[in-house]
Amino acid sequence: MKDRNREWENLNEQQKEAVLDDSAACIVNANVGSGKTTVLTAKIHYLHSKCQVDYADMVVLTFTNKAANEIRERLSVRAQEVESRDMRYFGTFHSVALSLLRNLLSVEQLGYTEDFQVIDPEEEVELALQVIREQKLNIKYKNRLKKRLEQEKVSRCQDDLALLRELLQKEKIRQNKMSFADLLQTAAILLKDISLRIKWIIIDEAQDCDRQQMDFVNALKQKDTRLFAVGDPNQVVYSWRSGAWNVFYLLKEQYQARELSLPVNYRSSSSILEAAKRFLQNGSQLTGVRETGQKIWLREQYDSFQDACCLADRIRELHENGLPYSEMAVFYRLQSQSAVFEQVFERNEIPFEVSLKKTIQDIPVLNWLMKLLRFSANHRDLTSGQLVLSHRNYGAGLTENAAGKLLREWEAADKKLEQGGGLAGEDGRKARKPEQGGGPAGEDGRKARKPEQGGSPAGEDGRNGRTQTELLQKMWNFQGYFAELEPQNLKEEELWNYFQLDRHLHPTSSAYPEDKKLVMELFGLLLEDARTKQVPLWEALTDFLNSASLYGINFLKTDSANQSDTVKLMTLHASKGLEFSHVFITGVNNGLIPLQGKGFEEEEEERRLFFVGMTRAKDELELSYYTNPDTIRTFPGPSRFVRMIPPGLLQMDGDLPEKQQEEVNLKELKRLVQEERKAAVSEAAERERSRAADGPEPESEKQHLPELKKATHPKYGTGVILREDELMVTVLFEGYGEKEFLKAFCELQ
DNA sequence: GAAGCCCCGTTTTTT
DNA sequence: ACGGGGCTTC
Repeated sequence: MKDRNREWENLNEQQKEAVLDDSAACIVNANVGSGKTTVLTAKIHYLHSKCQVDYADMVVLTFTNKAANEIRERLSVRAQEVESRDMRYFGTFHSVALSLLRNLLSVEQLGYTEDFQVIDPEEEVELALQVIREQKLNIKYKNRLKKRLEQEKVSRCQDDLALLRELLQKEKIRQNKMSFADLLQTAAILLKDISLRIKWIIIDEAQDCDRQQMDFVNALKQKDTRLFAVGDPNQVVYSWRSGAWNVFYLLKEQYQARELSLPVNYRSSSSILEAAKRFLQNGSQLTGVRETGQKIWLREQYDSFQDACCLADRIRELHENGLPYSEMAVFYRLQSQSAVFEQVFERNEIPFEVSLKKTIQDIPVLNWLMKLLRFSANHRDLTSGQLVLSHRNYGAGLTENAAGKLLREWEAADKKLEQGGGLAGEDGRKARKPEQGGGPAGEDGRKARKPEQGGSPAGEDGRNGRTQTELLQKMWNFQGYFAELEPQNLKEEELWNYFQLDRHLHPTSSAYPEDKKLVMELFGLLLEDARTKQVPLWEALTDFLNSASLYGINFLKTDSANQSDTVKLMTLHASKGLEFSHVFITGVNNGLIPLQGKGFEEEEEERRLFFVGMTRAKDELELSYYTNPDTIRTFPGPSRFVRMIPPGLLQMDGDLPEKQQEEVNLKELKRLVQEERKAAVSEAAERERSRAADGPEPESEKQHLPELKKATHPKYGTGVILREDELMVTVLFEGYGEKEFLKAFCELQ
């Protein structure tokens, strides 16, 4: 047992130092592939088994659920005695905040009740739009409302944005809802009042922390709490989400943190690592331990279609040589670039998986259904209720205003009823419980009441009137109806029938079979959730809705489950944190990689992004660029990033897909060379003229022009030097065009 | 209300 | 480079 618990002794020196570090605050600069998660889990394990720190006295914060799960899993493997309830404060910033708010903090102080709902950003925008409509606020640029609300600074533009912020905050409290930001903020506020005896705070991917997250950490931290953060400033690729700021610097300043680093990369071959190093920012120390490996393949392609065809062949070839599909990945800059690869791979029968953020919100029927459930779970959630009733496909044919009015009437009637005591519950048809439910039927007046229908003006709407109020009534009575039902006896069909979904999902429409399937699947997940947790459906629903916001719902599970050995297609951003034996980065053209940007800072982020992409590769990396790009704002030819890679590390004489293609390219190359020559001649003439006019020209230009220096390259033959500085030489070769060389690397004469 | 001008976003995405 | 939206001007 003891021996198994001393695993940290197998780490390298720097890793060990980080694990054993006992400073009040420590920040570890963990380079790419240097065993960041290993150190993190080893540290947690060390603290527990060697320093007798309970897991419950540690807060371990990650950005994604995936990362949190990985840490938890690795710990369970290391130490069998760990139970998940010990790790109650292991999770994303938001999930830890949520569990604190649910279990320890008194949210009542801020006007919430303890069963508050978590809403995702889209729902928050919907809520904001509703407030704007109802309060008749003057808000400009509604299409960018989300971004405008996020921004902390006061807008220059003259509208009611500040007022909206205020009213939105009040409305969220009224409806008992917290946005993601509210989770962190309210937790930070309420933490000030209590004394949580947290001994260690451990942060993963600290470079991605934003203001709110740092405030939350600050609120968690007490005088004797130790802070251990791990991150890599060279992997900042999401700075556009928060204001770009240096967390490392901030942590050092604020807590006088000790700074350590993990410089050894265990992942990539040294060719790949050497090339990637050119994209490091501040001369970070990064060393490899692996063999040289293959050179980086650089391929010229006519366009993305040619590229996809070529990759399909290449992937098949690699697979035939024994490399599993799952060890290969194709990266691109934009989501829209995936389409060509999907089509071509499909046709070539190459199994693949595209990583895309498909959520239930993208499926209209489920989006509607979730709102229906939200309102059923929380009658104060007028926004959801309104959208359910006024939905143009599945709704009850009400306008937004009419729905809002109706809901407010029900709410008012409800309040009256609450004061006057329950006189409802006797309406068997609408609020009865199923036979096998057993419990004392319908008498839970407080929950299953029904306001009197007579006074409702919406009822005048004849034919639709009944449907409207029936759907509303179903949502309203849901809690009472299902309150004490054990989920074991429940079937998806009962939920379907309860809400009379046949009526709302239009059995005659072509989408109906698919819609019904999806709805049943979602009900299935909800019931399964309730069954595993062994709680009544009612209780399970609130949890289910919150975790749907915070963790998403795995709907595409079935798609990926039937094939596990697949090539992964994803954006460079999505590749962060992953590794593959063989990586293809496509569309390495100016305008795409780096993406057409404005400022210098944005280009630095693009450089880090490319760095992240390259360093995903363990053994082989292949880059491709287009001569006739089909993406907008993309320039033909290799990206300037390609030129930052030492030519000695590149394998360029790629096999062009077809001979014909080769001829086209040669022709084009010749034309380009000729044009360049013409331009050079006319430029020379221009300078000659201006020199004659302005007198003697500066020294540098004089050297440059009269006679072009020549250079000889073992492969390209003899050419003329066009440009030269202390680092690079640009030479024009007959038949090859312009080539740039790093002086230190090339064998030029 | 049409015409012209200015500003901004366009891309990446987790919770 | 282009389009949407807001604002000013006539």
